[in-house]
Amino acid sequence: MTSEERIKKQKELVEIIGIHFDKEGFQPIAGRILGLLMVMDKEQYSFDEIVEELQISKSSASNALKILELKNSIEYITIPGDRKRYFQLKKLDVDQVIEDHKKKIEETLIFLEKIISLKADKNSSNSVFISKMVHLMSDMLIRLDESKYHGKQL
Amino acid sequence: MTSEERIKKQKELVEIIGIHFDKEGFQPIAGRILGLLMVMDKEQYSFDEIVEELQISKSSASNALKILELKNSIEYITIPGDRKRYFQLKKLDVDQVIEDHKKKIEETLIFLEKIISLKADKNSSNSVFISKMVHLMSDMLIRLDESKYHGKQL
DNA sequence: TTTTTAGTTCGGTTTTTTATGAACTAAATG
DNA sequence: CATTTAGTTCATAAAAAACCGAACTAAAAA
Repeated sequence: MTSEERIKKQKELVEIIGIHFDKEGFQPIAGRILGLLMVMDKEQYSFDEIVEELQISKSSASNALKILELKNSIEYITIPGDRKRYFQLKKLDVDQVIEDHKKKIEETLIFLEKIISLKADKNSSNSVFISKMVHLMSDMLIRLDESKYHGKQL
Repeated sequence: MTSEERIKKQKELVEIIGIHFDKEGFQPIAGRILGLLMVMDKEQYSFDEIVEELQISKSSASNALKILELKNSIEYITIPGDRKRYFQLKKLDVDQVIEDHKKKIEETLIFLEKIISLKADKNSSNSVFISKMVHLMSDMLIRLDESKYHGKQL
């Protein structure tokens, strides 16, 4: 595959990933910026490069970058003697990713347990089902800790 | 806690859960219907009861119910000699829930691997990071199978 | 001090989503 | 066959989200 072919395919993938993150609740432009920073070989993009590459307005870029920083997905570096900020994918460590995932599960567990606590009949069909889900999710939390430990061994 | 107190707290929880599913990408009314079917002691609601309970239009109910069925979150039963449909929470089995979760992870893995395959430098900072994520997610897939097996033992 | 650079903020427009009521349908009932 | 019931569909109103350009700001450069 030639370099141009690869770049063409990468740019197509940026769009696909944009749509993916769009479905995950990111706004379209934020999704495409994230796609850009994940896919392309270039790893740092200045504000203007992003604006240029994705053909978006400066205000849209400014907003989307703010959101992505807030969501802990990107960060920027600066270079001495250069006023620009260079944005890059934030490389979270595996532990952090696992902890974030655990947190989400824990939040869901809290309201599932709240539902059960308010049930008149703890043996009703729904109660039993929700209890099963609580067990499953608790089990997943334990296994996530194992993944964390496992990761350290590598 | 008296019965009325519980019902009051349950109705509050329906709203909270509605907001939760809203954030998960469900439309507001669909989230509240799902909350209703999860939280209340009553386990089957007719179309009109849902309309009445949540104070929504019939068309909104019709649409949201269609979406929830499509997402495999609810189902309905019928009673001989009664034309109405009674909607209830769909009680998926644990295996199914795990499989669904695995499928999502697998979809993400596919595009992460696609990103790596298109990288000019497999040792670049982003390549290494994305590879780490691929490993983590693959590890999670294995552990999800363990959860499945574990669930059977109970 | 003036100008340039690197963005940010604001106001408004476009687009999308959500929700509604009214008209409609298909099956069951009388 | 006429009516009622249990919803569905459609056109549209209302609200929210996304996006843009123009004006603005703060820091650096000239």
